[in-house]
Amino acid sequence: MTKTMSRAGRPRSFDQQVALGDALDVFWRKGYEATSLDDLTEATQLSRSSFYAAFGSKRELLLHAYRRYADAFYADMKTLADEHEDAKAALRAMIKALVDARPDDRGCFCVNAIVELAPSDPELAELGRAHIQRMCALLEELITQYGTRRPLARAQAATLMTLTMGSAVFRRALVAEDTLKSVQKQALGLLGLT
Amino acid sequence: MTKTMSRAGRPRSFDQQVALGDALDVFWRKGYEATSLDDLTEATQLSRSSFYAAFGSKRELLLHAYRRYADAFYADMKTLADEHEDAKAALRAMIKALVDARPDDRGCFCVNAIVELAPSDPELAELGRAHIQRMCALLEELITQYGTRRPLARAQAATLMTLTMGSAVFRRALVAEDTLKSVQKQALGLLGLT
DNA sequence: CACATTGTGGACTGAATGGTCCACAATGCA
DNA sequence: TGCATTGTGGACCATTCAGTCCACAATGTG
Repeated sequence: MTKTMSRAGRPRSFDQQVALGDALDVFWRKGYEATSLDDLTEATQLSRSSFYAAFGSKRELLLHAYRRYADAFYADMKTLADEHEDAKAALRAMIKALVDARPDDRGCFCVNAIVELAPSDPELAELGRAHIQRMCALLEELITQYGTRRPLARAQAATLMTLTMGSAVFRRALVAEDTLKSVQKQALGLLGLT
Repeated sequence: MTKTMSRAGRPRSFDQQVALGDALDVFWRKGYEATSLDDLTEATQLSRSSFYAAFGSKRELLLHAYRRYADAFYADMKTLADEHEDAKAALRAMIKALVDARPDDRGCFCVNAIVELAPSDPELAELGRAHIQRMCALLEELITQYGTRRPLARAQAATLMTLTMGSAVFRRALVAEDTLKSVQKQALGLLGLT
């Protein structure tokens, strides 16, 4: 159909992945609605035309950003799981990573996006559920690896995920860091990891 | 300073509390930024002038709504606590109420507001922390009433609160209801309430 | 060098935003 | 009844919004 020969044209003056990262950062801090196109073009250093050529629209960009964040998050956890031989050690490391995080008010990008947009954007809601489910599955698998039976492991994984998202809300409100630490300890106790 | 005599004037044609409730409902469903003044005047049936006379501004209205919701929430939990002689029974009822809720995508108004606005509105963030703290204190007190020692009770209360807020995120994304049920069971187990 | 092709700056647009203002309505009191 | 006072409808305002458009820039190819 399309001509395949003779492509040329002016080269891009920016790295799309870098720009996506910059945009993600703005959405993460300010939320979707509160982020204006001027915010985005300033953060990415793109002109409006380049911006729309690269990302289509504000909403599409958010979906790109969501996928990018969620995939990176999952990949990090999977790496953490693979690095440890012992499933218990892996879970300890993951709980530490999940609940620790940076003590700023950014929280978790997924949580922020879901809370702000899920009811009005079914596509994003679906991405959210998919991410939650795959995280739960990863946790569940790990938990079974040291003898916990399937239905209990599933419940524990869901609980761990719930704690993670709740902690993200706590962090968004800058609740005292000690509180998060004690929740973390309780999470370890719940799984029988002393 | 001000004249105290002779007040009269046209009477209000609406109930401020009802209007506040209607506005709260819109904020709850759509979030703050996505709610326009037209949305609010339509939901409350107020003209713009009455709206501003009654509530000052969109942001002030949100703060009113937040206080109203948080106070009602706390009052409900306290009632639930007082109704039961047995602290364990009270906690069981509270966990049921906290995690059950309606199976729609509204989530928890406090969680929604904190996640969307806390970083950009320190006053609301403070309201959020205060609400969390008083809820935790209530839970902690109940937990100590059947013999759990103070530092542990505090950690358990914080964990319960974290689970509650995480569940609200789950609900916002319409995660399967069974998942919430199993999290609820885990919460009971955590407190040793079989 | 000429041309096709792709990228870019920034002016521009119509719609929607939160908020103001004022003429008029409805009350109590003298 | 007339006046002071408070409430209300809705026109109006400046600003900001997401998105479009086009003249021009920068490349590869012939």
